[in-house]
Amino acid sequence: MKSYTHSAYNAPPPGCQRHGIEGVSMSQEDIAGEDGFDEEAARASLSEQQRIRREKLAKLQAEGRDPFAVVTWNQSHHSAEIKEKFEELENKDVSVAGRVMSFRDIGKASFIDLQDRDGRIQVYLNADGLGADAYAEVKTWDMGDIIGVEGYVFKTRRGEISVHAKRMVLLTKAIEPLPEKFHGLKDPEQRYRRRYLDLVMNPQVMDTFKKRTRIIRAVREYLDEREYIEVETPILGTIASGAAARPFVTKSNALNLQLYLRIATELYLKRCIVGGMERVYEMGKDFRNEGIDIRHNPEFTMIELYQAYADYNDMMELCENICAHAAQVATGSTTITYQGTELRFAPPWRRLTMMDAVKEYGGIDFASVASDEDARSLAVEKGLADELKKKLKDCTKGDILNAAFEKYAEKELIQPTFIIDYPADISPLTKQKPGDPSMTERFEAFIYGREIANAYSELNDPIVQDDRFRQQAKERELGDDEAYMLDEDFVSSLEVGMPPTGGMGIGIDRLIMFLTDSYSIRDVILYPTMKPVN
RNA sequence: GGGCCGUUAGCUCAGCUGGUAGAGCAGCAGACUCUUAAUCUGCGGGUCGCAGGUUCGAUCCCUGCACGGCUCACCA
Repeated sequence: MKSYTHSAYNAPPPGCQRHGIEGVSMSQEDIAGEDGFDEEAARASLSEQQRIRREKLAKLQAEGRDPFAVVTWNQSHHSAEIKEKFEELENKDVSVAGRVMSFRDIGKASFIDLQDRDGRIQVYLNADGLGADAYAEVKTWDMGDIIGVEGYVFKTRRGEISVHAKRMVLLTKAIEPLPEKFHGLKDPEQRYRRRYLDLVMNPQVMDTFKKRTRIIRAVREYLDEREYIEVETPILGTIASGAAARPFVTKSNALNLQLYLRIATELYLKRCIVGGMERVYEMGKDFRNEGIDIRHNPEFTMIELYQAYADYNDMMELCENICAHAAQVATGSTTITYQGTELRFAPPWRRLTMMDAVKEYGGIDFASVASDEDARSLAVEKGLADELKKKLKDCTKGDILNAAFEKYAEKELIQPTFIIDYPADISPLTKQKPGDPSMTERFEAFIYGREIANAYSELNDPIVQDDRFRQQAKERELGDDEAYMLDEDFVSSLEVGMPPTGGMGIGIDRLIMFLTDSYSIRDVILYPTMKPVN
């Protein structure tokens, strides 16, 4: 036998040699040295509790009762259902399964808290119900083990709905002890790295991820009912465009080609509109090679949708309706509480222009700023220079308006609010406003000071689009490595003709954060990006 | 990337001007046939994140590193 661990998992029949070459004898040392395993060392590295559980398992296996050999269990009911339908089920037999979360021995009777998908159900067991041998056997099981229980439903003297066990089967042995039953698993690092333990120990976490699924389904249903077609577009491509962000770089061996992970789905979805799909959406992961914090994970879920013959006003309506619908589905109300603040999702949301927002929250009236020159003087006067991504001399009025918005207004937008009419300089894929080519038909939705959606009347003039891309190329040269990459094929598609179109992106993780009252984006992503331990 | 903080038993956490560690839960042994953070008695369990340094002596002081949390910058 090779190692303690292996022997405990899978004891070979006596006399069966699993390793070593026929006719060649190998000493224990050779075998241990060969693959770096040493039985004594392996045993010594285990905690007392790990060792005891492995020994219990080995004993079962030696007796031919390997719990890992069990294949199925008929689960007639879940915990929540038994509690909900108690009147109907009282004294009826049920069959449940789940993880042992708590053991309470009271002399010759015991209580087990069994946890399944929906919660916990108490199991009452004694020698009268199970037989003396079986009862003694169950007492050797451990917290964390997964078991099946058959018995009848009853209510204890204290009023706890329980299953009175007639038959119990060990379905899976946990050879690792669970975290502490009352405090649970608290260490954030362990919670994210070992999410399975987080899910087992913290019911709130299970609830959040169930809600996540419901929210995503609600958004899809909302769009499917309105005849949107759901599509899938490439994640790998030679151009990462459609947003201002730094991409992840990877490489195709077959093509001997540098590829990027997508940062947005925009340009492919608009090609679908060119192709005549009329209403299209994609919900999926985008990847942005940027900072990681409480609101940003390098891979995150975004929905982008495009609707032909519509504009950004239609997108505003759609945005508030989708969010309100999702809130209703997730929480039962369109008014939610996020980190102690009441947020009202019911439409209509407040709408104000970026310029009005800067006037209201920053006291600066950009309507009276005539030129880029004047704007730059204003930026110096108001100390906005630090907010700018480029050197001041390269900044336009639009850049400075946006900087002022981000500095003064953004954090004030607590209730859901649409900020409309963005500067053309920072919106290269957006149609200009009729009568004011410096501004575009674009909005961003803000909730709790955070951007949650971004939408426009899509630019469909191929010649203007080409110019805008070339302007972005210049921005790149000026040091903005987040400027949009030129996608010539996309421009070609516009030459074929894209109908007037409204488009929108909604940050799904952020929406879910609000609707589950989660402080960090890592609390709504099952496996957030983490550095490896070593 | 910068700043601040953290890393001690399986888990949650204490640990005093530096003298190689404690509690609760969990585990083991025992008592108890309606408990539910059950209770009661007893007993085990530690590479104090890693590597150096100072010191007679380091969980504690210093330096470096790793991982994490918060925060600022960037971003959605």
